[in-house]
Amino acid sequence: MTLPLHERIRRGLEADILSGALPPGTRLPTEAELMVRYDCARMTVSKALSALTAAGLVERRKRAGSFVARPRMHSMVLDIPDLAAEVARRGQHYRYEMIDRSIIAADPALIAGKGELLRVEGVHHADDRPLAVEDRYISLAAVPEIAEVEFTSISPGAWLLAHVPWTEAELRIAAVAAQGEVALRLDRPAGTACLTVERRTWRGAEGITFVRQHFDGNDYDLVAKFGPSRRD
Amino acid sequence: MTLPLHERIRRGLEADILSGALPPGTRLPTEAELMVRYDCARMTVSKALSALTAAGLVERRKRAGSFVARPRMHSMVLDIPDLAAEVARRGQHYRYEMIDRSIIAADPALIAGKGELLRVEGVHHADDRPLAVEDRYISLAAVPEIAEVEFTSISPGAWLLAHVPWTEAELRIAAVAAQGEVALRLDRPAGTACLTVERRTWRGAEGITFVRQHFDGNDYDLVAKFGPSRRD
DNA sequence: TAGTGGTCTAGACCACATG
DNA sequence: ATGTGGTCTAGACCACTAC
Repeated sequence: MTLPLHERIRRGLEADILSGALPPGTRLPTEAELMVRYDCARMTVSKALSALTAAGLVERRKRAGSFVARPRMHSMVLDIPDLAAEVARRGQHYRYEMIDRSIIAADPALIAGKGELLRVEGVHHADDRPLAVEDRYISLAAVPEIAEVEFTSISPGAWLLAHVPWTEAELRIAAVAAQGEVALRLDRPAGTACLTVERRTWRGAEGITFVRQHFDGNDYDLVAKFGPSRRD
Repeated sequence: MTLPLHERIRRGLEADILSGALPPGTRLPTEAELMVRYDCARMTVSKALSALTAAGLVERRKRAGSFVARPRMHSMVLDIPDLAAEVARRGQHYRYEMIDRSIIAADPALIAGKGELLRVEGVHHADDRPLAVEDRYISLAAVPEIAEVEFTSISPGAWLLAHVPWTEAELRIAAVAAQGEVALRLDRPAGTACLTVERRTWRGAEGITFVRQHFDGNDYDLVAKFGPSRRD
């Protein structure tokens, strides 16, 4: 259970920063001072300070010293729920219903690159109540084996997550009023406010999939968090 | 311009991973092999591999070696736009209009803790067209000096960002239909789909502010990205 | 049990910004 | 000018675990 020394140094400083004992802008002890305090080599305190710097808690300036950084609001971590897991966590029964499946010509507006696309339309249910309608496109050039998969019970998203590695993703979140088919499939009146999530996924420069999901705004929301304590 | 050696090693491996030359699961060279390849000490390659590990690109297992990690779907980075900057980026003119300002009793549903709250209602404009209506609460116990601030031109958010350090934040995103006053202030018909963003901010356990913003769903969306390349 | 990463040392030289 | 962090070395011992 004995933590590495550099980790103990890091946590000690981190605790002082998060508690407010060392407010933003405060100068931290120099590496030389920390060497004495912890009776260790300079590389060891350097490792602790580097970790705090990488975490954004500390800023280091040559000749001036190390300082407690001001938190910046520029980004937060957004948890992307796996719908099946999320529904189960609520104690509800999850079901994916496939509605249609077709193969369409390449469309750069959906997925960059050439080759035909597999289109899968479906609805995610929680306790047999529609939670989200989904319209998904998958590059058959990037994922040829998906042509053989049946999506009667498993959703295309779950299958892709388990079988296809990706390196980059982008998410767009917006609000729209449910129209026609979407409203019908969600079993809500037209005009209902919906949370729209669009996700694009790539492996390197090759587009893999594009999906657009509509959630009933009253039933669903997304949560993002930011905290210097990254531990979950 | 000559990069540190550990940084060059890191980038070299990172490039091979991101390009797909080293797919997920691939075993990387051992530290000993990298020492030979780059003709350097072990601490130097260790620093490069540690950075990749901290970034989530590499997993290291004792006795087995270092491996290319599989990207995890669980979280993405959500860029939180500063509204004024975002509007300026679009080439539009930004303006904050304060509508009302009052002091209300403590309400744990808004901000945990005791003490009165300052409530500031206002509208963010882009080219004199309403972009978002904002309803903000600020703990006077946590930020007493805000009682003296005028919000005729600067928004409470911008003032807080510049003056009050925080350590934790939480964001909730949902879709709602604009009602009554919100629709009026947005200058949109009632029932318009709106993107709702609620943000709570803390310093340690002390709540600082709670804000609820409504954006016209047609005018605004949020974007999140995940990519092993964190540099923007 | 042998090879791997994890940690740590006691030095060194350098670049840099600030006092 | 000087003290600070940035980098790097050439070792060392240890813990863990896959072989």
